[in-house]
Amino acid sequence: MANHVYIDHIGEHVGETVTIKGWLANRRSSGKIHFLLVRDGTGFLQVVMGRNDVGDETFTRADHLGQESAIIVTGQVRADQRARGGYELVASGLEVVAAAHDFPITPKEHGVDYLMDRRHLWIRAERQTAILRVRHEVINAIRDFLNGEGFTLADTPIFTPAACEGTTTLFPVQYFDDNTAYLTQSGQLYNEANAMALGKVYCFGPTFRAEKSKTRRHLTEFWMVEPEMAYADLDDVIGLAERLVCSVVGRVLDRREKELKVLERDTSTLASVQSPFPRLHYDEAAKILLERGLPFQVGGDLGGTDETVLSERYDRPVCVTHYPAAVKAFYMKPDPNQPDRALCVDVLAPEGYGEIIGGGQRVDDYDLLVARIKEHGLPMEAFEWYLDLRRYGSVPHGGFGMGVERCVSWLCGLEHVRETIPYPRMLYRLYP
RNA sequence: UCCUCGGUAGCUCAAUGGCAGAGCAUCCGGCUGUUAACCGGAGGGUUGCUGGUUCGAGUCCAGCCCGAGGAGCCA
Repeated sequence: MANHVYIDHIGEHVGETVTIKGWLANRRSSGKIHFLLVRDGTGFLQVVMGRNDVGDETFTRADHLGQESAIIVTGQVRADQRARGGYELVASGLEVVAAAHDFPITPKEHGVDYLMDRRHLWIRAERQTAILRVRHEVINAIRDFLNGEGFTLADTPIFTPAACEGTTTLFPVQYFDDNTAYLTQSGQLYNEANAMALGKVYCFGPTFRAEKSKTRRHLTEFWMVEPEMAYADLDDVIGLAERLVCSVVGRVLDRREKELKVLERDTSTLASVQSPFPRLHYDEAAKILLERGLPFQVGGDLGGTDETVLSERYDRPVCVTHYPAAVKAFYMKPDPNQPDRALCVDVLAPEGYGEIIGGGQRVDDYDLLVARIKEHGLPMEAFEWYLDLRRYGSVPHGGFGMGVERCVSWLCGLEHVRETIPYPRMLYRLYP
């Protein structure tokens, strides 16, 4: 067998006889010549098979191959403008590893429900593999950026003993005989403890929300990276968020041009994502929304439409700060100059994608934190360990959480976050 | 949980209350440069479920099931 090569490196082997190991994505024929579109996980390649070149037996076998049959093809690599990608393989041999018949996802159109029921097969599609590669790049870019800034990965537990923040609905799970654990909604509280140990830390893992949200921005299981810094204020947090977003966008533009092209993403809007991001005080945001005639309640949180309207005003992400403390989590530090406001920031992605980051500075005063826990009606005993962080060397600190799927959805220009993760978990979807 | 829309062949969709249709997929045949190839032929149906109105229901009515979009909630 000739040298096995992957399709993404096929251009380095022009003139050589090589072997491609993959699956049949599509097949066309004109009687004495077959065009087999083969994919191998790294790309798609057109294989040209002439009856006279391979003989009747091989040619006839290729004639009846179904979509997604596993095949190993040997042939000579040739540059040819008529082939997509610019290269094709002139077949001299074909081995059928496993024939497939009636693959359910044809090159024609399908509905979302149909595709989602077959998600394990749908991810073979060129568009889906492009999205998943962008996701991979985003995750690596995040890790590389934070590691490069001196952050230490310190993961937080997924089983948690009680409602962390008291604001969201949690998934309960049986924990041995008589205990109930809850799937984490945020590593936030543990992250603060880790920051007091390691200075600059992050956790990066799955997060679970049991809200019955039914929109294009929500999953019940999603991935979130949460950096947290000791000795940091709101400006430090915003600066970190800006650098992180710019780094991730730049990295994807640099290394995933091919995938973005498959997705027909207009990259000019991504190229303008540069520091600094515009900053918008909550009061200014409220003024803009009211001037637009939106039914916005001053003092309340921003709704999906509000976020869209605000983010569409800029060519880069916008940082909205100083939300009313009442709509934010209990651990958000109040602004000393405006105590009813929180030292917090939400970063809204442009083009209507909305919130991708939420964070801020944390309450570092023991008495205030105790008061906040009481105000929110949270059980004090569950937070004793958290209060220890204010008893023993409390310092100003802060951080944020960034949703991976929302980032990927924005970078890929998708309509819905459900395509940004291999197996999305949603209100009405737990299979496959 | 609420609002809106949808469910007809394997898929995507048509069908004034009056014979159940097309394209693709599948199978058979044709074609040596196709790009979601094309051309000819064949097979393929409990119209989501239950009940009702009607001479007659895919179509109208009621309830239910499933899904999508949005709202709320949230990241």
